[in-house]
Amino acid sequence: METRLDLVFAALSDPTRRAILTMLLEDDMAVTDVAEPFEMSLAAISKHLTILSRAGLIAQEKRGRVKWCKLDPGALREASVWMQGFGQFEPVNLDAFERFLEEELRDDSI
Amino acid sequence: METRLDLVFAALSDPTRRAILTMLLEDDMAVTDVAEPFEMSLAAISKHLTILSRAGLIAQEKRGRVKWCKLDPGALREASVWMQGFGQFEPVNLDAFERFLEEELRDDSI
DNA sequence: CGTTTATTTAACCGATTGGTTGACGATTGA
DNA sequence: TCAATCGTCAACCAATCGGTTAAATAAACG
Repeated sequence: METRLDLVFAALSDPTRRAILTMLLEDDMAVTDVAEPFEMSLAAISKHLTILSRAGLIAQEKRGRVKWCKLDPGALREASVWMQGFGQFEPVNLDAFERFLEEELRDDSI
Repeated sequence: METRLDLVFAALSDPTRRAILTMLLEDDMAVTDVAEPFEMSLAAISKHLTILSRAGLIAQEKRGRVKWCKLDPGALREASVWMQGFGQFEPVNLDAFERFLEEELRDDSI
Protein backbone atom coordinates (compact mmCIF):
# COMPACT_ATOMS: atom_id res chain seq x y z
CA MET A 1 0.00 0.00 0.00
CA GLU A 2 1.36 3.37 -1.04
CA THR A 3 0.97 5.81 1.84
CA ARG A 4 0.57 9.54 1.62
CA LEU A 5 4.04 9.98 3.06
CA ASP A 6 5.53 7.82 0.29
CA LEU A 7 3.90 10.01 -2.32
CA VAL A 8 4.92 13.28 -0.70
CA PHE A 9 8.59 12.39 -0.28
CA ALA A 10 8.79 10.85 -3.75
CA ALA A 11 7.24 13.99 -5.20
CA LEU A 12 9.75 16.18 -3.37
CA SER A 13 12.73 14.13 -4.52
CA ASP A 14 12.72 15.67 -8.00
CA PRO A 15 14.30 19.12 -8.43
CA THR A 16 11.89 20.11 -11.20
CA ARG A 17 8.96 19.45 -8.92
CA ARG A 18 10.54 21.34 -6.03
CA ALA A 19 11.16 24.26 -8.38
CA ILE A 20 7.50 24.16 -9.41
CA LEU A 21 6.41 24.29 -5.78
CA THR A 22 8.71 27.24 -5.23
CA MET A 23 7.18 29.06 -8.19
CA LEU A 24 3.71 28.39 -6.82
CA LEU A 25 4.72 29.99 -3.54
CA GLU A 26 4.62 33.29 -5.42
CA ASP A 27 1.29 32.85 -7.11
CA ASP A 28 -1.19 30.42 -8.60
CA MET A 29 -0.31 29.55 -12.18
CA ALA A 30 -1.73 27.94 -15.29
CA VAL A 31 -0.03 24.77 -16.53
CA THR A 32 1.45 26.48 -19.59
CA ASP A 33 2.96 29.22 -17.42
CA VAL A 34 4.40 26.68 -15.02
CA ALA A 35 6.07 24.97 -17.96
CA GLU A 36 7.51 28.09 -19.53
CA PRO A 37 10.84 28.36 -17.62
CA PHE A 38 11.74 24.70 -18.06
CA GLU A 39 13.59 23.15 -20.93
CA MET A 40 11.24 20.25 -21.30
CA SER A 41 7.97 19.51 -22.99
CA LEU A 42 4.61 20.61 -21.71
CA ALA A 43 3.63 16.96 -21.47
CA ALA A 44 6.51 16.32 -19.07
CA ILE A 45 5.42 19.22 -16.86
CA SER A 46 1.87 17.97 -16.98
CA LYS A 47 3.09 14.66 -15.59
CA HIS A 48 5.04 16.40 -12.85
CA LEU A 49 1.92 18.33 -11.89
CA THR A 50 -0.07 15.12 -11.73
CA ILE A 51 2.48 13.67 -9.34
CA LEU A 52 2.40 16.78 -7.16
CA SER A 53 -1.36 16.68 -7.22
CA ARG A 54 -1.65 13.02 -6.26
CA ALA A 55 0.73 13.67 -3.38
CA GLY A 56 -1.59 16.42 -2.21
CA LEU A 57 1.04 19.11 -2.58
CA ILE A 58 -0.90 21.16 -5.10
CA ALA A 59 -4.54 21.51 -6.05
CA GLN A 60 -5.65 21.97 -9.63
CA GLU A 61 -8.84 23.64 -10.68
CA LYS A 62 -10.03 23.92 -14.24
CA ARG A 63 -11.66 27.18 -15.28
CA GLY A 64 -12.53 27.20 -18.93
CA ARG A 65 -9.69 25.64 -20.85
CA VAL A 66 -7.13 26.77 -18.31
CA LYS A 67 -6.14 24.59 -15.39
CA TRP A 68 -4.92 26.58 -12.42
CA CYS A 69 -2.36 25.17 -10.05
CA LYS A 70 -2.11 26.30 -6.47
CA LEU A 71 0.05 25.26 -3.61
CA ASP A 72 -1.65 23.05 -1.02
CA PRO A 73 0.78 22.75 1.86
CA GLY A 74 -1.42 20.43 3.89
CA ALA A 75 0.41 17.29 2.82
CA LEU A 76 3.73 18.96 3.57
CA ARG A 77 2.75 19.38 7.16
CA GLU A 78 2.41 15.62 7.61
CA ALA A 79 5.84 15.05 6.17
CA SER A 80 7.27 17.92 8.15
CA VAL A 81 5.90 16.55 11.40
CA TRP A 82 7.41 13.18 10.57
CA MET A 83 10.81 14.68 9.99
CA GLN A 84 10.73 16.92 13.00
CA GLY A 85 10.78 13.85 15.18
CA PHE A 86 14.32 13.03 14.15
CA GLY A 87 16.15 15.92 15.61
CA GLN A 88 15.85 18.89 17.82
CA PHE A 89 15.68 21.30 14.95
CA GLU A 90 15.71 24.98 15.49
CA PRO A 91 12.40 26.72 15.19
CA VAL A 92 11.46 27.66 11.65
CA ASN A 93 14.36 29.54 10.15
CA LEU A 94 13.15 31.52 7.20
CA ASP A 95 16.53 33.03 6.44
CA ALA A 96 17.94 29.57 5.92
CA PHE A 97 14.94 28.80 3.75
CA GLU A 98 15.62 31.78 1.53
CA ARG A 99 19.20 30.65 1.06
CA PHE A 100 18.03 27.19 0.03
CA LEU A 101 15.60 28.60 -2.46
CA GLU A 102 18.28 30.75 -4.05
CA GLU A 103 20.58 27.78 -4.30
CA GLU A 104 17.89 25.57 -5.77
CA LEU A 105 16.94 28.12 -8.36
CA ARG A 106 20.58 28.57 -9.31
CA ASP A 107 21.33 24.84 -9.49
CA ASP A 108 18.28 23.91 -11.48
CA SER A 109 19.15 26.57 -14.05
CA ILE A 110 15.58 27.54 -14.62
CA MET B 1 23.66 17.15 -10.77
CA GLU B 2 22.06 15.20 -7.93
CA THR B 3 21.70 17.46 -4.92
CA ARG B 4 21.68 16.46 -1.29
CA LEU B 5 18.01 17.34 -1.11
CA ASP B 6 17.24 14.95 -3.99
CA LEU B 7 18.94 12.14 -2.13
CA VAL B 8 17.30 12.87 1.20
CA PHE B 9 13.76 13.02 -0.14
CA ALA B 10 14.28 9.99 -2.34
CA ALA B 11 15.62 8.08 0.65
CA LEU B 12 12.61 9.07 2.74
CA SER B 13 10.11 8.05 0.07
CA ASP B 14 10.46 4.35 0.87
CA PRO B 15 8.53 2.98 3.88
CA THR B 16 11.17 0.38 4.66
CA ARG B 17 13.80 3.08 4.93
CA ARG B 18 11.58 5.27 7.08
CA ALA B 19 10.95 2.29 9.34
CA ILE B 20 14.70 1.74 9.61
CA LEU B 21 15.22 5.35 10.63
CA THR B 22 12.50 4.97 13.23
CA MET B 23 14.20 1.90 14.64
CA LEU B 24 17.49 3.77 14.80
CA LEU B 25 15.82 6.49 16.85
CA GLU B 26 15.76 3.97 19.69
CA ASP B 27 19.33 2.82 19.44
CA ASP B 28 22.30 2.18 17.19
CA MET B 29 22.05 -1.20 15.50
CA ALA B 30 24.09 -3.71 13.54
CA VAL B 31 23.02 -4.42 9.95
CA THR B 32 21.79 -7.90 10.77
CA ASP B 33 19.66 -6.59 13.61
CA VAL B 34 18.22 -3.87 11.41
CA ALA B 35 17.24 -6.54 8.89
CA GLU B 36 15.65 -8.92 11.38
CA PRO B 37 12.09 -7.51 11.51
CA PHE B 38 11.72 -7.23 7.74
CA GLU B 39 10.51 -9.88 5.37
CA MET B 40 13.26 -9.35 2.87
CA SER B 41 16.81 -10.43 2.32
CA LEU B 42 19.80 -9.05 4.16
CA ALA B 43 21.17 -7.89 0.82
CA ALA B 44 18.08 -5.77 0.25
CA ILE B 45 18.44 -4.16 3.67
CA SER B 46 22.10 -3.58 2.98
CA LYS B 47 21.12 -1.65 -0.14
CA HIS B 48 18.59 0.40 1.79
CA LEU B 49 21.27 1.27 4.34
CA THR B 50 23.61 2.36 1.57
CA ILE B 51 20.93 4.70 0.25
CA LEU B 52 20.30 6.14 3.71
CA SER B 53 24.01 6.54 4.17
CA ARG B 54 24.61 8.31 0.86
CA ALA B 55 21.78 10.67 1.70
CA GLY B 56 23.55 11.48 4.97
CA LEU B 57 20.69 10.21 7.09
CA ILE B 58 22.69 7.56 8.86
CA ALA B 59 26.35 6.96 9.58
CA GLN B 60 27.91 3.50 9.48
CA GLU B 61 30.96 2.45 11.38
CA LYS B 62 32.59 -0.94 11.12
CA ARG B 63 33.93 -2.48 14.31
CA GLY B 64 35.26 -5.95 13.75
CA ARG B 65 32.92 -7.78 11.46
CA VAL B 66 29.93 -5.82 12.71
CA LYS B 67 28.83 -2.63 11.00
CA TRP B 68 27.00 -0.29 13.31
CA CYS B 69 24.34 2.03 11.99
CA LYS B 70 23.42 5.23 13.75
CA LEU B 71 21.02 8.01 12.98
CA ASP B 72 22.59 11.18 11.62
CA PRO B 73 19.82 13.75 11.49
CA GLY B 74 21.97 16.49 9.98
CA ALA B 75 20.72 15.94 6.47
CA LEU B 76 17.16 15.90 7.71
CA ARG B 77 17.55 19.41 8.98
CA GLU B 78 18.25 20.71 5.47
CA ALA B 79 15.17 19.04 4.13
CA SER B 80 13.14 20.15 7.09
CA VAL B 81 14.16 23.76 6.61
CA TRP B 82 13.21 23.52 2.96
CA MET B 83 9.77 22.21 3.79
CA GLN B 84 9.12 24.64 6.59
CA GLY B 85 9.12 27.43 4.04
CA PHE B 86 5.90 26.17 2.52
CA GLY B 87 3.54 26.73 5.34
CA GLN B 88 3.14 28.25 8.71
CA PHE B 89 3.48 24.97 10.49
CA GLU B 90 2.97 24.70 14.15
CA PRO B 91 6.09 24.42 16.24
CA VAL B 92 7.42 20.91 16.61
CA ASN B 93 4.56 18.70 17.69
CA LEU B 94 5.92 15.52 19.15
CA ASP B 95 2.51 14.12 19.97
CA ALA B 96 1.60 14.24 16.31
CA PHE B 97 4.92 12.60 15.55
CA GLU B 98 4.20 9.72 17.89
CA ARG B 99 0.87 9.15 16.19
CA PHE B 100 2.56 9.04 12.81
CA LEU B 101 5.12 6.56 13.99
CA GLU B 102 2.45 4.27 15.35
CA GLU B 103 0.57 4.43 12.11
CA GLU B 104 3.69 3.81 10.04
CA LEU B 105 4.70 0.80 12.11
CA ARG B 106 1.18 -0.58 11.83
CA ASP B 107 0.85 0.04 8.08
CA ASP B 108 4.25 -1.32 7.13
CA SER B 109 3.44 -4.54 8.97
CA ILE B 110 6.98 -5.01 10.17
C1' DC C 1 -18.06 27.29 -38.81
C1' DG C 2 -12.85 26.51 -38.70
C1' DT C 3 -8.63 27.74 -36.19
C1' DT C 4 -6.00 28.49 -32.45
C1' DT C 5 -4.92 27.66 -27.61
C1' DA C 6 -4.64 24.70 -23.37
C1' DT C 7 -3.92 20.42 -21.63
C1' DT C 8 -3.93 15.36 -21.38
C1' DT C 9 -3.26 10.83 -23.28
C1' DA C 10 -0.82 7.05 -25.59
C1' DA C 11 3.01 4.80 -27.12
C1' DC C 12 7.53 4.50 -26.71
C1' DC C 13 12.48 4.85 -24.80
C1' DG C 14 16.57 4.22 -21.78
C1' DA C 15 17.78 4.56 -16.92
C1' DT C 16 16.76 3.65 -12.25
C1' DT C 17 14.50 1.12 -8.41
C1' DG C 18 13.59 -2.50 -5.21
C1' DG C 19 13.84 -6.90 -4.87
C1' DT C 20 16.02 -11.79 -5.60
C1' DT C 21 19.85 -15.48 -5.39
C1' DG C 22 24.49 -17.06 -5.05
C1' DA C 23 29.25 -16.29 -4.56
C1' DC C 24 32.59 -13.85 -2.05
C1' DG C 25 35.89 -11.56 1.54
C1' DA C 26 36.63 -10.58 6.23
C1' DT C 27 36.31 -11.47 11.06
C1' DT C 28 35.35 -14.32 14.90
C1' DG C 29 35.50 -18.12 18.06
C1' DA C 30 35.79 -23.29 19.23
C1' DT D 1 42.70 -24.44 11.67
C1' DC D 2 38.16 -24.51 10.29
C1' DA D 3 33.41 -23.60 10.47
C1' DA D 4 30.18 -20.13 11.39
C1' DT D 5 28.85 -15.30 11.15
C1' DC D 6 28.61 -10.51 9.12
C1' DG D 7 28.03 -7.99 5.36
C1' DT D 8 28.71 -6.73 0.42
C1' DC D 9 28.90 -7.60 -4.48
C1' DA D 10 27.40 -9.19 -9.05
C1' DA D 11 24.04 -10.60 -12.03
C1' DC D 12 19.56 -10.68 -12.91
C1' DC D 13 14.44 -9.40 -13.03
C1' DA D 14 10.01 -6.86 -13.37
C1' DA D 15 8.21 -2.44 -12.44
C1' DT D 16 8.58 2.39 -12.25
C1' DC D 17 10.55 6.94 -13.72
C1' DG D 18 11.44 10.92 -16.39
C1' DG D 19 11.57 12.18 -20.63
C1' DT D 20 10.11 12.27 -25.81
C1' DT D 21 6.72 12.85 -29.90
C1' DA D 22 2.25 12.59 -31.89
C1' DA D 23 -2.51 12.34 -31.54
C1' DA D 24 -6.75 13.50 -29.02
C1' DT D 25 -9.93 16.43 -26.34
C1' DA D 26 -11.89 20.72 -24.95
C1' DA D 27 -12.67 25.53 -24.86
C1' DA D 28 -12.27 30.10 -26.89
C1' DC D 29 -11.87 33.19 -30.78
C1' DG D 30 -12.82 35.47 -35.27
